[in-house]
Amino acid sequence: MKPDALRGHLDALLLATLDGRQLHGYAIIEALQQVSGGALDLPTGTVYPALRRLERAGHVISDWSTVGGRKRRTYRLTQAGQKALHAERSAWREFTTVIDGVLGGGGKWAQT
Amino acid sequence: MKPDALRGHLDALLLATLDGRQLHGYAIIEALQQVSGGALDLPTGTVYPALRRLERAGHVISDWSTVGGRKRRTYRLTQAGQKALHAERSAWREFTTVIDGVLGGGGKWAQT
DNA sequence: GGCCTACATATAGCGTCTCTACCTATGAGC
DNA sequence: GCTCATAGGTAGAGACGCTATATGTAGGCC
Repeated sequence: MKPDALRGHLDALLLATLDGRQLHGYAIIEALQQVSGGALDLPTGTVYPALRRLERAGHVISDWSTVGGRKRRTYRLTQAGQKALHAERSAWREFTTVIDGVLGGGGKWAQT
Repeated sequence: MKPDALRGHLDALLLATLDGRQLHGYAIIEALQQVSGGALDLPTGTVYPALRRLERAGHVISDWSTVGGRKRRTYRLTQAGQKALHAERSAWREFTTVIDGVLGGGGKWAQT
């Protein structure tokens, strides 16, 4: 899959992954790999900056915790993040509807 | 709709719009507005460079024609463009499948 | 003990792509 | 003649994800 295709949809993926649970960055990457069957293999250099962006935007908050002597920054959604996720889902549905309409069923254009 | 969301899918839209017919740039914009019900309103500064990119890539070719004294550069798909369109459609299907899987049915994660 | 790998977070620089904002040119209508 | 709609085009900017790299700990292996 083209990496660029994610552009503009990464936030939605991260928010959705954090929906109803809290994870640290590394775990988010693994979770996305799982649910996508390996199709999504986001590099850390993509995820960590994105999470900080989301935190700056107030969509997630993070807590430091030490597990097994290893520091982890655990993220979870805020109220605003929940709303944002909702909005992202709507936007995604609208987006796919529009693009599907253009790409069509592989059909030519009915010159109505 | 967020404009950036198109990123990486613009080529697919343009190729699909040219599938089975030839249009000039301005007409492509209008065609996309029509099929999307107004949701897609691409600025010329987006479309013209994209078409040139597609032409450089060999996916479309253009002919100058003069209609009513006005010059028009009419684009149409090449064989490679047809193949590219096919590939774009497949990529789109795969892409939506993956993202849909992550965004889920609005469902929480089954803590299995 | 020393070394390497896996885990975990983070930053810098790069390249690409779309958008905004402009510019040019013609024909038609006023 | 002037303005508007049509039509094509370019320049510059900004955003964003990727690649590459750096840091530090825990645990296994030799």
